[in-house]
Amino acid sequence: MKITRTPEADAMTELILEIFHLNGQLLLEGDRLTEPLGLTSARWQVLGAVELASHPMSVAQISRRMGLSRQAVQRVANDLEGQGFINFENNPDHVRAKLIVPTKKGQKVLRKIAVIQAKWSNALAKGIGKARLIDTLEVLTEIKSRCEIMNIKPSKVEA
Amino acid sequence: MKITRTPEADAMTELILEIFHLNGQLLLEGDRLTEPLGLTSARWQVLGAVELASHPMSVAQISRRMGLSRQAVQRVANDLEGQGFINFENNPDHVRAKLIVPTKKGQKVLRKIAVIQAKWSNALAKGIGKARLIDTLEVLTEIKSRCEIMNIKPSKVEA
DNA sequence: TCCTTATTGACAACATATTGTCATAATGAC
DNA sequence: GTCATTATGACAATATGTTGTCAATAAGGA
Repeated sequence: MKITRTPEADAMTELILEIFHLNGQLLLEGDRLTEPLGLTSARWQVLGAVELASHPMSVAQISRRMGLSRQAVQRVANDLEGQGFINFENNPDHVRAKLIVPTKKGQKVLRKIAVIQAKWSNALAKGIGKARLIDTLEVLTEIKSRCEIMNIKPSKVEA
Repeated sequence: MKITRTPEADAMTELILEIFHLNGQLLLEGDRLTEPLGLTSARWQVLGAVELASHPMSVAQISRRMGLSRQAVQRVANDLEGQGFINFENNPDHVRAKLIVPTKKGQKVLRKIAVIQAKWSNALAKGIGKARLIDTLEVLTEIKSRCEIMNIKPSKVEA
């Protein structure tokens, strides 16, 4: 059976390979920027998600927001607690699901990393054009959304 | 020290988080598509890189083309050999750097996956517009290129 | 209320990727 | 040709992520 890709699908395929490359480069950049502060890309992302939340959230809540598995975030969060960047505080609404709260140390490192990230992203984005970046974001969001729809398991659909 | 992000940098930051999300979704899709054939996203990518090359290449060559570490590709290639999808053949130009060659089994699975990927990418890309996909690719390539420049270690520069 | 189901964190197994070290092979400067 | 440097694969340690299982907790419906 001969199946040919549309010109769009050819472009999509190239784009996907580029996303894999860029993902790797961005993780390297994240490691490079946060290494002096004792963080890594993964830990920074979790700590940042904690910071962005308007109220303290549990591991499971953070994982859903980040699009990672619950266990991946759990392990990183445990690491962050071990490093003294966050505490698990009792949740009045749930005995098991403790709430993640940054420590003083965690807040301090977040302020430092905010400065570093601002300088870095200013330099990285300079001259590309806000409109082009937003267009790009929209295309990627559309692709992600289509993937999510395709990936829904039948069991989930019935449920 | 107060540092503010430009509007462009805000858009860039959003875009980066979306790239992380999408990368995860695409890996899930790759696993889903290749699972019936005994492959995974990582193994598919390496096997596909082998296929795309105009002549047999070594692990180190594949790794540079893919933008992954040499050792990551080495381990996956060893897995592929263990599964009988590739063979390491003697390289007349280099004793240690064996050349990766797909087996009959590997070629067969590559033909099957090509059909699956074509259908999948046709559906995924439909209606987005080739021009938009190409624009998106260009932006991501520009960002990757800037990351690579920023990430070059001084030792590498001097060398 | 009671019972079924879903959520949550702990634990474990595994896949994927980086980094570092080592010994050997290839390359290049002189 | 010699010798320092680079490239390569093997091996190991570690970081990051998924999946599966389990027990305890929460939530919701009959």
